[in-house]
This record gives sequence, C-alpha cells and structure tokens, in this order.
Amino acid sequence: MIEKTYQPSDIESRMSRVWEEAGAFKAGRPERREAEPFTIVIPPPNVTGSLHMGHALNNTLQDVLCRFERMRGRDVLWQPGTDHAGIATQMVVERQLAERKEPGRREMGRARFLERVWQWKAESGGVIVNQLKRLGASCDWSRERFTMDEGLSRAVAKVFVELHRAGLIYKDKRLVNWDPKLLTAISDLEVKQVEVKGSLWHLRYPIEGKAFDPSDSSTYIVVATTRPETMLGDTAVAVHPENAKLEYLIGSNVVLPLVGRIIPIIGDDYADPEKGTGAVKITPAHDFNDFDVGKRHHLPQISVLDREGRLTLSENEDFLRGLPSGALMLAEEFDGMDRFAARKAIVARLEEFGFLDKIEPHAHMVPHGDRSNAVIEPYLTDQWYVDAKELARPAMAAVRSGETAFVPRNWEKTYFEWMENIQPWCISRQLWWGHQIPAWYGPDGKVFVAETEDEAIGHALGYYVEQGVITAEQGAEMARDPAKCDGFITRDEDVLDTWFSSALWPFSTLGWPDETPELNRYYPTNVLVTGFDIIFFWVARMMMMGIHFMKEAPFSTVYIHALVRDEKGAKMSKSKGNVIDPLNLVDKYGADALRFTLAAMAVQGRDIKLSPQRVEGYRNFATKFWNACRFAEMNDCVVPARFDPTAAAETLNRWIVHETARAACEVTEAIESSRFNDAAGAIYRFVWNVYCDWYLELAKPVILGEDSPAKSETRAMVAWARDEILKLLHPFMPFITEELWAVTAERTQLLTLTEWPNKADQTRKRRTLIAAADPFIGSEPITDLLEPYFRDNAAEAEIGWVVDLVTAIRSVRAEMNIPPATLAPLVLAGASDESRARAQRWSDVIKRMSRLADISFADQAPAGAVQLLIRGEVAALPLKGIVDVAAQRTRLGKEIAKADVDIARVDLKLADQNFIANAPGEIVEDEKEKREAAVARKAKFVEALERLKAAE
RNA sequence: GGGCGCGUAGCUCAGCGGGAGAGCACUACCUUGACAUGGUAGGGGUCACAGGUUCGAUCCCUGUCGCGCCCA
Repeated sequence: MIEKTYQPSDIESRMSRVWEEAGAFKAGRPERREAEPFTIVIPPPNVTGSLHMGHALNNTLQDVLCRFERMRGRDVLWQPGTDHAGIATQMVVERQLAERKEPGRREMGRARFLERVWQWKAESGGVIVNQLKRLGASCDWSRERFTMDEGLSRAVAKVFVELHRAGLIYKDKRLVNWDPKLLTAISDLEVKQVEVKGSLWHLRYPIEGKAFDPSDSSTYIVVATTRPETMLGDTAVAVHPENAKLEYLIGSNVVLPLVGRIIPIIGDDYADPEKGTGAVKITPAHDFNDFDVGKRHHLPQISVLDREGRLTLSENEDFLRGLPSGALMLAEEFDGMDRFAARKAIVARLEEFGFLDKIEPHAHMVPHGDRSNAVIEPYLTDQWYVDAKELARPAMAAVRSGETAFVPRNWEKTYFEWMENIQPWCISRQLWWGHQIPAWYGPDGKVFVAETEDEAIGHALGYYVEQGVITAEQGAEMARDPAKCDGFITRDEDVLDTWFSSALWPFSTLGWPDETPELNRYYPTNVLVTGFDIIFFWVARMMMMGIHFMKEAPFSTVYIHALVRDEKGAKMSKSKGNVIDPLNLVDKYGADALRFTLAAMAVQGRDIKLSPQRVEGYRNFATKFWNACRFAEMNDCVVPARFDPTAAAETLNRWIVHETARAACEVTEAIESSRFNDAAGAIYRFVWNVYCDWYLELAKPVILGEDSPAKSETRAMVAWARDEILKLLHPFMPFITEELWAVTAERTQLLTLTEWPNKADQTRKRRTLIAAADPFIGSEPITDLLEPYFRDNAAEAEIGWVVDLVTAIRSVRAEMNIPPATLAPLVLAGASDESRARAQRWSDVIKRMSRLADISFADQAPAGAVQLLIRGEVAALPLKGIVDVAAQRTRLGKEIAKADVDIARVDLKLADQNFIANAPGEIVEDEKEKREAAVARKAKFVEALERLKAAE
C-alpha cells in the first residue's frame, strides 16, 4: 500500500538499510562477473569535514552516474573513503585537549598524542560518511578506505622510497610558506591572499663612500617596501638595468641602515621602474621574488626571523657575518622581538636617523594561512620536495593525447597552465598526524630512505662499516641485536603532506602495492567528478602519481562541475554566514528533492546559485508522482506477466509507449553526455506534463468505466509506464523510486539493480555503442533519437488532436469568462471523417476535460457560436446569450490580426531577392508553408467573423 | 596586469544562425472521484550596449559597459 502522503524522511531512513542488506552497491557481484566494470573513486573528503553543498553536488552527480551504469548492467565500483587531513585533524584534537583542560600535544608526546587522534577518529571522525549515506550515495561502503590505513600507508612509503631512488624526491633548502602559528610549512594552495590596507615605506639607503645627508638626495638611494622589518636581512638593492635615472648606480654599494652591512646595487629586470621609487631592496630569505633574484646574483640569504616569526639576531651567524661591532648592540636590542612589533621599532629607529623618506598608504595582498589565519611568512628551511616538473610532463601528455579528457573541455587550459608553471612540491609538514617521512639520519646526518626502519638500519650499518665509522664486528652485532641500534639512527620527525597520500588514492584504494584482482579489474577508473577549485589538489597530483606508478592515467574523464553559490551568487563560506546546510534541506524536503535540484541545475560551465524554493519545487514534483502512483494503485493497475507494451491495441496506450520511449532516449542520451540538467528536465517534463497531465487524464474514462479489453490494457499500461518512470527517475531520486518500486508490485529484485529501459527492438548499432564502454569519451552521437525505439506517429497525431482541442476549449472558456459550471455543447463544423471518428472515440474524455455537455456535428457553426480553429477545422461552442458577441468579435479580430502579422513577416522575407537566392531551399519552403498556413488560418477566422456578424 | 566565464521574463536559469523557453514568483478562476505539496487559464522580455559578418544575429566576430572567479 502506498501511504496517503509522501514523507521523504520515513522512506529515506529505511531505504539505506535495504540497499545495505542486499549488498546492492558491492562491486564484483557474482552475476556481473562478465560485465564491464565502471569505476569512480570518490574525491576523498576530509575526515574532519561535514557535508557542505559542494559535496552534495559532487556526490549527487557521481551517484547519478553510478546508479545509471549499475542499471545498465555494469559492475560498478564507487570507491568511498576519507583523507586524514593532517593540519585540520591535528588542530581539532589539540582544540579538544585544550577545551578539556588536558595536557597539550607537546606535553603528552608524539605517541600518546597520536593515540588520541586515532581515538578521536574512532569516535567522531568521518561524520561525513554518514551524511553521504543520507544523501543516498551508492558507494561500495564495504570497501571504505582511509588514507592512514595500513595498506595505504604502505603505498605511501613505497612511493616515497621509489621516487627518492629515482631522484624525484629530494631534500632542499628553499623558501616555503611558513605558518608561524601552526609552526609548519603549508602548500601554496592552503594560502589565501587577503587584501590589506598597509603602507609603502620609502627608505633611504646611504651610498657607500658618500657622507649620508638626509637633505642631499645624491647621498642615498630610496627603496620602497611593504615590509620594512625584513631590511635587516637585505643583501642587495635592485634597479632595472634600463632605468635611466638610477642605472648609473649599478655596481656601487650601499650601507644598510642600522646594520652597517655593505650590500651591492644590482641591475635586475625584477625592479619595476614604474613602481615605487624604481629601486627595491632584496631580501632573499624573506620574499619569493627576492629569493629568485638572489639566486640569479649569487646573493647571500640572511634569515632574520625564527619559526615563530620573532627576530633572531644575536646568535645568528648569517646576520652577524662581517658586521661592524656596533651592529651587535642593535642585534641584542631587537633580538626576540615579534615581527609586528619589530616593524614599528625598526621604522621608528630609521626615522630617528633620517633614513625614513616617507610613508604612503598602500593596499596590497598579504598571504594568510587558510586554517590558522596567521600571516604567512616566506621562510627559509630544509624540506622534502617532489620534482613536480618531471612528473607533470607525462601528466600533461596524457591530456594532450586524449588518454584523459576534461569535460567541459576548456578546463584543460587551466590544467596546462598550472602544470606548465608547476614548482617543486614541498611535501614535508612539521606535524605529527600523518605519514611520518620514511627517512632516517645517521650520527653524521647522512640520510637513509627506506620503507621500514629495519631496512634503514641495514643500509646505515652497511654504510658506516664501509666508511670505517664502525667495525664490521660492531655492525654485525648491531644487526643481530636491535637494542644496540637504539639511537643509532633517528627518524625524520616530519610527516608528509596529506595530498601526497591522496594522490595515490585511485590505486592505493585498490590494494596497490599488492597486485590485487581489484587493481587489475578496476584501474584505471572511468571518471573523476570534481569541482574546478580542486583541479590542482586532486586531479594534477593523481595524474602524476597514477601515470608514474601504474603507467596509465588514473581516469579517462575528468568531469568538472560548478561551484555552488548562495542565492546572490556569492561563494558560500562560514565567515560570510551564507552557507546553506544541505542536511537542513534534506530534513525539510528530502534527499531526493535536493539531489534532483542539484542535478537539474548542474549545467556545464556555469555556477549554481541555489535557492531553497527550487528544492521545494522538486519536492512537489516528487509528491505529484507519488500521487499518480497512488491513483494507479487505487485502480488496480498492475503489469501482467509477459506484457508487451509494443503490442498494445489502444491508440492512447500506443501513444504513451511512444512517449515513454522518447523520454527514455532523452534521459539516457543526456546522462551519457554528462548533461545532467537536460536529463533531469526530460524526466520532469515527461512525468508531469505527459504522464500525469495527459496520459492519466485521458485514461481515466476507460479505467473508471466498465470492464473491457481496453480497460485491462490501459490499466496494465498505466502500471508499465509508471515502472519505466521509476527506472528513469531512480538515478536522480533513488529513495522514493525504490520505495514505490517495492510497494507497487511483487518484485524479483531491487529497483537499483533492475535493467535500465532499453527497448526490445533496440538496434544492434546501439547495443554496440553502449557496450563500447565509456559514455564520456565522445562516442558517435545518436542522431535519430527515436529510430531504435518504438514509435507510433498515428497515435501521436490522434492524441495531439485531442490535446489541442481540449486546450483550445479551455483557453477560450477562460478568455470568454464562461463559468466552469456551464457545460457547453460542442459542435464540430464541417469535420473530416477522421476528426469525426476521433471525436467519437474521445468523446468522454473531451467532455470531461473541457466541461462539455455533448458533442455534435454540423456543416456550419451555429449562428452566434464561439468559434475555434483546431488543426484547420472549426469547433464551435453555441453559447449565444451567454457570451458577449462583442467580446467574440474582438477575439476573432485579434486572431486575424495575428495571422496578418505572420503573413506580413513572411512576405517581407519572400519578397527579398537576396533571401530567395541565398537561403537554403528548405528554409524557403518552410517559409512558404508558414505563409500558406497563416493564410488558411486567417481565412477561417474571417469566415467565422462573417458568420458571427450574420447572426446578429 | 594575465586567464576563464557571465549579462535572456520580477527571481533562478535553459536555448544559441531562420517565428523568444522552463521552474519559481505574480494575476484570475476552480474544495472535478491521485494530488491545494494540486488543477485550468493568463500577464510579463528593443535576449546589457555599439559596431561588423550574413539574405537573415539573442545566437558568430570586434569593441564598450557591468558582474563573478582563478592566477600574478
């Protein structure tokens, strides 16, 4: 029994269990052993995360694809899981410790802290997984993975070791984005640029050999900077080599104010003559651009800040090297001062001695950590790097060759842009939570990279014996007794960037480095579905690693979807407070409605502005269909065994088979080409505007009438078409459809495993197309949509006539203000035999739907009747006395005028010799036909008007 | 500064070389035997602006204006 009202929450809470118990989403179901696999790996959400709109869209689209392909018989693996989110997770747990007033991370030590993280993960990690289930995501949950799982960690270690051996991972001293609050390096992508209203300080640097005189500008050079405090680490001043005003200074030196260091004035393009004073100070250890300039000119790198962003001077050999003794006092005075305080103090001091030229207000971008919100410091440290440039080469080639395709294609450009300018990827992080770097240091700092500590010890012992640091006997003994090795080598404390492990996701989740059957069967995957903001996070890195280790790109298609914005088009963010929680919408309208909305709005190349009203509209759509199913049930509509819809005898039934086939084609074709909005639109229109509005209404007289073969056929067809709808709608609204599937008939299997509507007379060509696998790689388009399917043009014409007639009568009744209670008679004037027969066949329906008393035939419309034109024939409502004659005349006059406009427009075209000469023949023919039709229409209305006048 | 994209009905958006479309909102009417989370009918648009290509431009090209995003 179908419940009287549709209540999404009821259904949705039950249905997940049904699927789970049936193992419906498990990859490798025995009956699909021979089937072609279809694989998607979920872009692993952050384990600390909770579902936001972007996830909802992303996973809805993946789910539509998975359910669609599963129903098409493929062996679907949708691989779920989460990533361990190094910084985020560590912060969550540290915050929790602080809240509970427990000892902090450093106090409890690494081992105990990690225990706590695992404990946190067990208790509250992966909330998002359950939220995805609520959304109906048909992942193979039995295969859920976590990037810190044993197997995945093994993959990480192996990848690190192999890349290191190949020279693609190395240690280097470079500038990194340093977060002085979290005390770790972070990636470019975790840095957001924030516009800050700062200042531009103009500083006077005295020229060596001239007596500095603030009032004599020939004794100094003015440099402009946004970061005066870093001047302590300056090692040059740069001017543009073609700077006419300053060029003469290149080659001379300046004396760094306050410090006294003698530094050169160099010529470099980097100094923009138009900007500031045309001269810039160069601080290689504190600015990315300056770092490059420094490399070009072999300048020393002097770092003047410590890990926490405080000045470090007194013990700083780099800083003190070669300085006059006076500088020591300054060093002691400023040592340990925070960078922001230091800025003020240094500016004050500069001013005091006349080194400050002026201060200008200056808006500029300042890097901030997206987690800590601290101002990021470009900081010189030793870190591990991946040679991304080398790995990017084949990753770009794979896209160029078409092995991997972006949909929509224009994202390829973004991808190339980034890959071509890719920098060494800093993979080490000064955190505890994550994959600890598999590198160990010997007593002399020599590094040993290995998958396990035992292996590293082996290498180290071998090396040090060879070097004569220890004797062969000592080595052998240490190898025998692990206790003796204690402290001999120590492991690198740092962990790897979370993305390092995410990059392996498409194959590590399938069991790599072991050679598992899954790896063999499901790699490479078919499609990665993601937002464009993540191209660099996931796509690029998965491509690099996938190709390097698997020799094949990890996915054949990358489908890039829109960003979900708020109603006003702003990016949703917590700080703006404009986030719409998808789960609130699910609570209110149901997961099905939310999914349908997202799919319906997922147009390629345009962002989604989500409005809750839209969701409500699709909830109403679900209700509409729910009630249609109730109607079918109340009238005992069931599909008999061995029912063949194409053998139907009734015109109406042949029509709905025709329409259903067409809808199935449209939906299938749209999903195949990732046009989710078109697919959703097609099924929406079919359900509401075809099945509910017309088919059920036209079927009612038969269904509610006396028993007859027509009645049983129609009842069967109502149920058959409903079942087809359930299938077509299932990928978009899985819950309501599975529920209705279960309650409307005895089923042999779940809807989610039922075959997608493919008509029996499907052509071989089409079958091959489907079998030819990947829907995303532009298989040859099916031009004639209806061809392979059932069609009945005669039925379409007849039902079309009925629809036109009913619509026209309804329209004129409203226009003429004929009260609904008035049952008008209908007279078909001079009707053809065909129309006469149709009118008789559909008399009940027409009367019911257009509120008529009866239908009769005559040669001419009765005097004073309201006259309509239906497909070239006149239909009259003799309502003389009820309807105002003047109003009728106005109406007919308007119709005539409309026809005149049409005729005039066509005439204008046809009179144009250029048009006749240049337009394609069929277009000219079309125009002529339009003209004839308009002329005929006009004639009928003129005739009607004459008759009306005659009746007065 | 470089790149990508967008300006179509009140709102959110489809369409994209030959007569302007949908959903929501709005108006009027309807307690009709699946459904008021509904039905029926209707109003509403120089398709941002200016040039160009074309027999013909909302659609293609160029420019202008406005908006958004990404990168520097």
